[in-house]
Amino acid sequence: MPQRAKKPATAKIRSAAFRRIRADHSSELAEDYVELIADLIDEKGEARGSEVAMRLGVANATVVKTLKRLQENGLVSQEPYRSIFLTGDGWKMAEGGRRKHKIVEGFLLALGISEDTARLDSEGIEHHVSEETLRAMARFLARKS
Amino acid sequence: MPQRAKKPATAKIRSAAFRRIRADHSSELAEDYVELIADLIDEKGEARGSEVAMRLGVANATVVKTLKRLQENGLVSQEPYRSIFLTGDGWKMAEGGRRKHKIVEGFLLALGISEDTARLDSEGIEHHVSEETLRAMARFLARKS
DNA sequence: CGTTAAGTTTAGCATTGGCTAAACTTATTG
DNA sequence: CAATAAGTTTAGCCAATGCTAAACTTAACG
Repeated sequence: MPQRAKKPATAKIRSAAFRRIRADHSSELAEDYVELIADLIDEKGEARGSEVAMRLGVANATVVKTLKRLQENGLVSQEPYRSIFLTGDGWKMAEGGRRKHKIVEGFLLALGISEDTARLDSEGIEHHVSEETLRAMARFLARKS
Repeated sequence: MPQRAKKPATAKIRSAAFRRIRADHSSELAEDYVELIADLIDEKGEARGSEVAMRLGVANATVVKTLKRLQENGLVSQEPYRSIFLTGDGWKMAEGGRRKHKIVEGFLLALGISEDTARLDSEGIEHHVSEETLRAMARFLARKS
């Protein structure tokens, strides 16, 4: 059953793309969590699990479980029934997320997208832009303003 | 334990954003599959599971399992040991994906992103752009060329 | 200062999307 | 046309992410 096998040059790149996207997805949740936790700490002085749950739109129990994993990964720290803290690594990741977020959202706004949509879309897009694209967006933004 | 509760107006929008992203993720895989299957049919006359596996960078068994689900959802049809076909709905979804893909990738290129990066990033971004953003990208593209 | 309400965690389940190894079909070819 | 190679599917595993309901802590208040 010989296969004709004459896949175009793009094939390798595409499978790389899909691999990267799958990898992105696993870090995506972590980034959303730490970014949100950082925001909560800055906004209200502390981050409670239930507040995280509400803002992410998931059940409390889900947050508890995910935080456990993030704790194992050294991104957050928390004692039972207490509020959530970020580790050094956690803060670093949060900062990275905020930076990307700000650039993407600002870029969409500069493109003429409405505020609500820019907020919605940037949340999804921020995890899938490479540094190169990010730089191009920042450049565009700088030129525009 | 009274909560201070003074979440800013963005809170509701954000949780909506996260909900949408989770929803996007489940349709994302389906869209990637049907789009790829459509490409294979157009390119080589037929789509084999193993070719899909190779291009997506996953194991054969994974493709078999996912195709079973897509079949239940009425997007593809296939007999065992035979090549894969798209249903009407499958073609419709594939066309939608292609359209988004083309706009996003073209847009990134117009922004000055390198070809490889544009290909990589557009694959991830295409599932997270709203119609509004897509239209803005198309407009930008039209103006540029 | 003990009840009780509010908030948090545990337990247990489901689904999705991956994997490898083994079994099975199909196609080629000697 | 039988043996074997190539391709496909099954079986069974794992981790991540979600849920609800029940158990448990903590804090407020009478």
